[in-house]
Amino acid sequence: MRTDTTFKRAFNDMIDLLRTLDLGAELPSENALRAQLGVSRTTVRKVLASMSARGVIVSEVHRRIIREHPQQIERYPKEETLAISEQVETSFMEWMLRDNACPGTEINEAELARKFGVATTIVREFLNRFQKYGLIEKRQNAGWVFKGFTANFALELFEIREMFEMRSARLFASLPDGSPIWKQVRAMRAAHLELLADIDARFQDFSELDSRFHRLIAVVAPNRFIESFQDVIAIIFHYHYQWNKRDERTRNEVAIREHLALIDALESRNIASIDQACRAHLTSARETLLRSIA
Amino acid sequence: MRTDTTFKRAFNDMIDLLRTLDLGAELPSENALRAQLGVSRTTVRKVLASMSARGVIVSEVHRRIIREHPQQIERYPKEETLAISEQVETSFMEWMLRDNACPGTEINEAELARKFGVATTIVREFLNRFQKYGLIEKRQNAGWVFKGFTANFALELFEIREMFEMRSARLFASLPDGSPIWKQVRAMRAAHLELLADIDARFQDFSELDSRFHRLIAVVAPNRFIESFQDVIAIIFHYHYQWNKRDERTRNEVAIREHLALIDALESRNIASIDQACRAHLTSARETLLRSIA
DNA sequence: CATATGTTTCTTATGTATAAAAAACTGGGG
DNA sequence: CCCCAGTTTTTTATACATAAGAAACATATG
Repeated sequence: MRTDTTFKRAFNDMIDLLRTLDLGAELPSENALRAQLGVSRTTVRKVLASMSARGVIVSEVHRRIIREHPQQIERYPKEETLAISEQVETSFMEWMLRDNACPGTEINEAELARKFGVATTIVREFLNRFQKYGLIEKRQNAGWVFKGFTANFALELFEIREMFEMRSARLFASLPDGSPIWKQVRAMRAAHLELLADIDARFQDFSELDSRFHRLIAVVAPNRFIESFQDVIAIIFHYHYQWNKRDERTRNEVAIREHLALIDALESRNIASIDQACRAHLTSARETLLRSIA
Repeated sequence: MRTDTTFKRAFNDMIDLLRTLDLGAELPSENALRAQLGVSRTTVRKVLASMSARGVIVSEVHRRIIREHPQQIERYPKEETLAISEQVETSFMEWMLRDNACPGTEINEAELARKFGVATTIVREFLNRFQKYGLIEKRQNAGWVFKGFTANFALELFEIREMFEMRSARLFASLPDGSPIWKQVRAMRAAHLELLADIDARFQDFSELDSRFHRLIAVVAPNRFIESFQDVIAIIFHYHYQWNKRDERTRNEVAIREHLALIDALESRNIASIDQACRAHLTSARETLLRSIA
């Protein structure tokens, strides 16, 4: 019943790993591979067995030799490496954002399960987790209601975001010189400059950098509720802008410049500059989102 | 498979409802009852059938007559009116707070299901929902980790709480005179004074009043994320203080006086007073919680 | 005896089943 | 026609089943 996505992901990762080793070399122990691939030894053994069966490696007593470098072609496709619960997330977001579901739409577990081709249990579990994003609401003994990806949603989201982010950004002013965070900030600036230099080709990489940047700011004073809220922001932006490409390049370039300004402000340790740069960026991000919703 | 807790709750409610009507009177229509009891007509009919079978009411064509007032004794016990998922919440909180689970404890879905005597599905669903309270964390393809009801948890909780509550409280300063919220504030003060007058007997009623008070403050400018966070606070306080009765009476009396001070400040519309009263209460509440954790 | 592999046991992810509850449909008065 | 009660259909809450994966245990080998 359970899908073997873990195995397939590990298998793909193992292909990459084998290509870094020489032909005829001896493979690391099962335990070492387990640590490297981040799965259990059970799965490692399954991958090794599969590699043996394909003749990629030769199993001798107490060691395994690489016989040939596996072909990229043999990788399992991306979809097959995603757990059903992850696929459901995508399906749901697609339903919501692409099909432009109306505020107030009733969500029917059974119907979604049929539409997505998965068991009701999975849909139910997904909806329960998804509840925290503030877009759906449960009604006792009945289904769920989709509250809508509306301007109001964006405003409420940004109100919290501003509180959280201003709070973290301000803390940089009193962050000691010796803090290792400053190094990360410098690396972050470099990453931004790099992306900016090649913006025409790589503007789609911004989404991930954005998320990393905002998480870095929050790291000065860890708070689980703030971190959890950043998941909300990340997922909303990730999916929304994935289906909404208008002005993508410009939008991202503007955001990068705002980030750079904020980094400068952080490094200046001047509260007023930090406040100003932070608020400027958040305001601009909010307006961009609002425009794209309207 | 599904339990009939909805029916039992509706049955109990119907007993209360029947006692407000005269013997020999005609019952409202099924539809009217449905609205009053907050359940589906299907359940109403089941309750009516059950009442008929017990001879409490007589079903004639197109109407039903009350034959006798049902005895309190016939009510279903409280436990049987709680959905399994609600019972699991209690069981889990009890495990966590009463058994004093250590930070880092691994939570095993299967084991909990056995311990609580419910299906794994239910435990899993509960844990997924409970995740948002920041006390547990999921590990891929493995179980959950209990992060501990620690001082750190309390501090992070109160950091957010302070941001949210100060934000709402301040908004009262610019709330127009005509706003219906002022009436609710006055009613809230009355409720506090009433409880204070009878504090020795009713100090246990504070928990619920506390939650209502803080929700009222947030209502000035609704934000779904703030509301959701109030669920976190409510559930944590509800269960924590349910198993931790030290100084309960004093603690609650102090809080009531702080609430009253805050109400005065809100009505004064003076930002500085509001800030001060709000912060004073939150600080005191935080210290109380911290003391009870240590 | 420490580490690696082979084996067994337990847990999680996901599907299916079903009673309870909700919702939709239907025919009949007022 | 609108509301009401009877009936049928659909959905939800919960239990259970099972393959995949993790963890624990056992054995072997240097």
